Amino acid sequence: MADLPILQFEETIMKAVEENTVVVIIGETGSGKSTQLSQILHRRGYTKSGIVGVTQPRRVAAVSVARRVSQELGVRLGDEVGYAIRFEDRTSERTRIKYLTDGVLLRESLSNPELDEYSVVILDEAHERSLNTDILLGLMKRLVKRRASNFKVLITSATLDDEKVSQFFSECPVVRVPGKLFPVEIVYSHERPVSYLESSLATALDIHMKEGEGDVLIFMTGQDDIDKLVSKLEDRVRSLEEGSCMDAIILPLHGSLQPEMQVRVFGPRPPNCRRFIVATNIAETSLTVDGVVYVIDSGYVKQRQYNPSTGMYSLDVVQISKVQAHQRAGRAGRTRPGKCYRLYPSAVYEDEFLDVTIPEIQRSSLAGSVLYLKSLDLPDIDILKFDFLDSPSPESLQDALKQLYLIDAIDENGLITRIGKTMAELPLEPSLSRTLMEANEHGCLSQALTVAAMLSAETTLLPGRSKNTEKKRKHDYLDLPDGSGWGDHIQLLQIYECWHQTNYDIDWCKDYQLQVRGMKFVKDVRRQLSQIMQKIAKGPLDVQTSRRWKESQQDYHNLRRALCVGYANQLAERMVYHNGYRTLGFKPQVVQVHPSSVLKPDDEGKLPDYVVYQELIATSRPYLRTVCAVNIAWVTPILDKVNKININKLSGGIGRIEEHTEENMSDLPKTDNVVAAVPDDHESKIQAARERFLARKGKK
DNA sequence: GAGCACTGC
Repeated sequence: MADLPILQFEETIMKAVEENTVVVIIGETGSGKSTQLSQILHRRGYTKSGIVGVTQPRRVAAVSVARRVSQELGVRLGDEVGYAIRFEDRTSERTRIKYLTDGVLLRESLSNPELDEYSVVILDEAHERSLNTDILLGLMKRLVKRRASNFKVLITSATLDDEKVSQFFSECPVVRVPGKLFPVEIVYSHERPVSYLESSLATALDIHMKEGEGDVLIFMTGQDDIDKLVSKLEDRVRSLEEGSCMDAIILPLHGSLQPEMQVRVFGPRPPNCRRFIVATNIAETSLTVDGVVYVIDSGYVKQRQYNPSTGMYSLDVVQISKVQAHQRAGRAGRTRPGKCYRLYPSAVYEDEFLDVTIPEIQRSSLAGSVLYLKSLDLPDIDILKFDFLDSPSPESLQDALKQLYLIDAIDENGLITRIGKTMAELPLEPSLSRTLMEANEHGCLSQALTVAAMLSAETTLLPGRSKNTEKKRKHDYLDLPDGSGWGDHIQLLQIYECWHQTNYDIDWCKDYQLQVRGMKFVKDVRRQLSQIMQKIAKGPLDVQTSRRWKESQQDYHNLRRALCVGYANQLAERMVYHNGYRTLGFKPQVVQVHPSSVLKPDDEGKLPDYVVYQELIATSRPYLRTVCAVNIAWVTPILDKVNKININKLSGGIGRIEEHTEENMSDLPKTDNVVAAVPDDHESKIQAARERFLARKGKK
């Protein structure tokens, strides 16, 4: 601890903090910023007037850093040093240093917008630019003006991005702290690879034959490629084994792996052995593998992005940014000098890579964030003019306003309604919050709570793809409830009610190949949502889980109607002659129900005329994922409302944009309007690169 | 009849 670089900069940092309200700290990996900044401030008396809060983008980081700081200070975790993450608040009245996820701090500022109890807020890992961090950056900018006398903000960022952050906070000072990384030699390819999978394989084998001890970390874009490379490596390494003096272990590493499998990567390595870890970008930030000396960087990442004109998400393989390339290379220099093999020429890196990753706020639907900001009810806040470090496009903001209007969260003038105010209290996306409120009015809250909780964890519930699981399963999927013909939301409800009937039996989950961790998470979420609903709704509520879905032939009429009200912005109408659907409310898209849906055609071979959907996502084709049949009688009033939308009025009469031309109606994400309004060399370079990227996408 | 990168309240 004593040799952490940041401690040599204590005086510099404290001078900057004393003379300024906001300070940017640039600290590379190993500088000790996450554990030491809070302790320095503590030593210098900043915890006397309030709490020093440190935000982290991830839960595990908040917990592990808090634990280490409490050890270093020799106090019990939860006393002077504590943490707060969802479902777990380990703080007390004595807590002076508090680690928390940025999502938790946003929740706190909902009930206490001035954040009175904090004397300092440190936004750690701000360069990752998570949606929540970006919202917090905007809120902090406003807050430091109001609480200038007794409030400090520290922001940690990466080297390539610090000037912009400093400019955002009125040219606040930047303190640079060196990291403790070892030098990493960068090796570029001479030309672009024909197949980055084959290039990764060749490079990995080359390292194994020619280089000294040390593990190899290979960045791939997805599970399919990981599996392919793992099996190819196993074949090839075995045939090489006689020529090599080292054994090889090949390990996949991605988010869909059970945590127990992920842990294998972190165990002790057998002697005279080299591990190949084939990973997604989970290994970029979330997980750190010790012993890595060689990194193979394909230069690509799979990224999710949102198109506000169609309401559609897509998952695309895109080039990484320079910041990401730097981060990946850094993974090779943690324990000793390393090497990073970039499977692309240096000219490609220089000319094509964006300097920084496009922030999440420019790649997501903003309905939830806009509702959150509106609910803060700050007198001087105007959403379309909210001061973001990087503004979302006007289209994206207007899309959010339109969605919120359709579900009654804001009125026709863009002002938050009482319904909207209550919705914002719920840690759910607006569609589900609205569904809960409607369900509460119509006596089906307990069912809606279950659906909302199941959807909060849906991706981690169903079994991961694996060839061996088929045989082990005692029951077929047919034994699981099937949604009684109404669709996936109803199926999720029925599954949970079955589990409830078994008194939450873990073995039942295992028999049905439902992920135990996921189901437990659902139970936690459901409990949390019930508590919040009981607090914010007046009078007693029925939140008990029903035990008898099987005995009654119910049609879930009220629940489906509540879903229709909540998902008024995610409606689709079946085409007349086939089972394709046309989305309503957005620029119409022809889409299919995802094959994984339980919704099946009736005796006449037809799907329901109208459905609401949880997600519209383009993978190989555009699909509706997680759908529920609804009645036309519920849809008609919504369509009337859609037709009457006056976006100009919704935006408060400002930020009006010109009518769309044919050209503007393309399917490509539009993120450049705001950027174009701020002529600036750095920005225009980003925009140019983005346009190249979009042009490439357009071709395929 | 196809498949999903990663987080978080």
